[in-house]
Amino acid sequence: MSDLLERLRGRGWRMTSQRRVVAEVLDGDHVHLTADEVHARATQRLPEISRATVYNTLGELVSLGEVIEVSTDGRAKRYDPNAHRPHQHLVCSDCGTIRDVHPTGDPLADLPPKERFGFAVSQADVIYRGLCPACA
Amino acid sequence: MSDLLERLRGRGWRMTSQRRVVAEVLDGDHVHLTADEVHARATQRLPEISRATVYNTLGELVSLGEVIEVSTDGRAKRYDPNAHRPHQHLVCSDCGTIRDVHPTGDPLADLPPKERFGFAVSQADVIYRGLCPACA
DNA sequence: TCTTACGATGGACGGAGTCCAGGTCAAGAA
DNA sequence: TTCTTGACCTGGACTCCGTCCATCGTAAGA
Repeated sequence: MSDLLERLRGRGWRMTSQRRVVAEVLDGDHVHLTADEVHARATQRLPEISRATVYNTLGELVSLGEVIEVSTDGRAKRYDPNAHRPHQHLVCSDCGTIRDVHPTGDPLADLPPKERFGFAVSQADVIYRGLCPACA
Repeated sequence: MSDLLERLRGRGWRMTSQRRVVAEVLDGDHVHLTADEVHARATQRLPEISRATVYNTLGELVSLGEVIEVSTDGRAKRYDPNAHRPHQHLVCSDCGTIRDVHPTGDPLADLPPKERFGFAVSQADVIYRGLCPACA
């Protein structure tokens, strides 16, 4: 994730302590935090950071393609920094735990032309659901 | 959908005009209404019906397996009465239009055991995204 | 027809996210 | 180094979606 800061600087991002802290909080594998969780962790490093700034920064990271937005339930969106390796998500129906998973094949290939209704289909988001070992 | 009312009566549902109207509004193919849209249409037939009743009824239909809840964006959930034929969803990235689609093969089969992390995986929800003909 | 428990009502409430006016500061210029 | 300026941050108000609750109404069995 350290190269993320470099990439952002290269894209003309003004580097502020707030943005740095948000980027740092999102570092790691199998990270799927809500905006409020990001805000809580960011607050530990930078007590004055505001909720609005966290939302703005997450939104910018998403539109730059550096972070993926995931909605697994109808509740808060989650932010996944693992944007550069294509993957899908496996969610526990009970506790909500999320894992990144890598299905075989291309999910897009399973949608035949006659099922595309003239859409220019460009993406397939898959959510696998089931009970995790701890909840089973 | 007329047999839906029979099935519900068979399950001990008390048949009220409100429940009947909600079930009727949800009749048809490619129906993916939000709760507020259901409420708006129900209100045309039964002006006094309350928002809470619509939410309650939709929730009951979902837990009875008669209706599927779909969240395609982070916004309002949508309710899909086509619960008895397995299908996935195709969503326009621009205008949000939704179509039911039927991919070939079983999406669950694409997740190898080593990618299941011990979960008892029971379901795969796929959302295909792209531009619809009108938006392209 | 009577009874009663299940269902409906609507208003208050809570979580998630957006918006905005005003204050602050990163980074290039001198 | 200091200055300048426009991009950025802040906090609070606001909207949207959904839930909760006390009270009232009514479907359906006796």
